[in-house]
Amino acid sequence: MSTREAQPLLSVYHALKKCHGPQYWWPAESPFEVMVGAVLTQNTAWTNVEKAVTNLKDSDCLDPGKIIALPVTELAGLIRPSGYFNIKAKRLRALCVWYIEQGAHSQLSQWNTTELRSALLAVHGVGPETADDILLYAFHRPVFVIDTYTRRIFSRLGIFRDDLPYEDLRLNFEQALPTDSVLFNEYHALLVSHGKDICRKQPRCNLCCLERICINPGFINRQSSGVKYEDFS
DNA sequence: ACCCAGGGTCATA
DNA sequence: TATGACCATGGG
Repeated sequence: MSTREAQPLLSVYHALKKCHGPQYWWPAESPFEVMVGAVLTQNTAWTNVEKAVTNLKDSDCLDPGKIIALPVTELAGLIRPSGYFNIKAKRLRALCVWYIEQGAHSQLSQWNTTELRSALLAVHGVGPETADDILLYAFHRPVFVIDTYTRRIFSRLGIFRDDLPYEDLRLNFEQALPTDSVLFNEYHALLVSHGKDICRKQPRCNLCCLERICINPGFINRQSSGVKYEDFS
């Protein structure tokens, strides 16, 4: 197996890149649109998010001040296609209130990554993945985003159990890879792109371009606790 | 008529 | 701290 390299995570990255090509992420026209998309895409297909974002644009409301000025029920109406619209309307509002209070992008971009991350996590409706989406794609900070595709792909590869805590997984990636926001950007985008292709039900079908890289199939099923890739490299 | 998607919060034990 | 219920539309 060509794949017991010193850096399995880089091998996976290169295989994905060769297979899927450059991704040009995040699909948005501004940092603020990234933030909106990050909330709207929570447990939701991106195609639905696009409709909601289009509604916001068409009504000239893709702006933090204008979103706050909207009654929550009206905001919910605009983002209806993205699902969970009542909840997401509140979350979007909370994020916009915070964003404006902190002086928007120009002020926030002066914060260091650690304090920006904990401030985001303190906003109602912003959890670890949403915060990291925003940090990476709106503020270009070297933070590795963990989502369901990341868990699914790496557990099938036998590299990480999919039930590792978010933070454990994130730190594993960040410590194993060079600290490079451009790399993290492309890597996560590739994981999503690949994740959309692979079959959910059958554990190892359609690993596609990653087939060669499968480190140790079945390994993770024998473990009761977290595994770092160094444990079997 | 299912199944599920680029999560997060809140209530229980 | 660890599960489970809940949120809801649109595409396969």
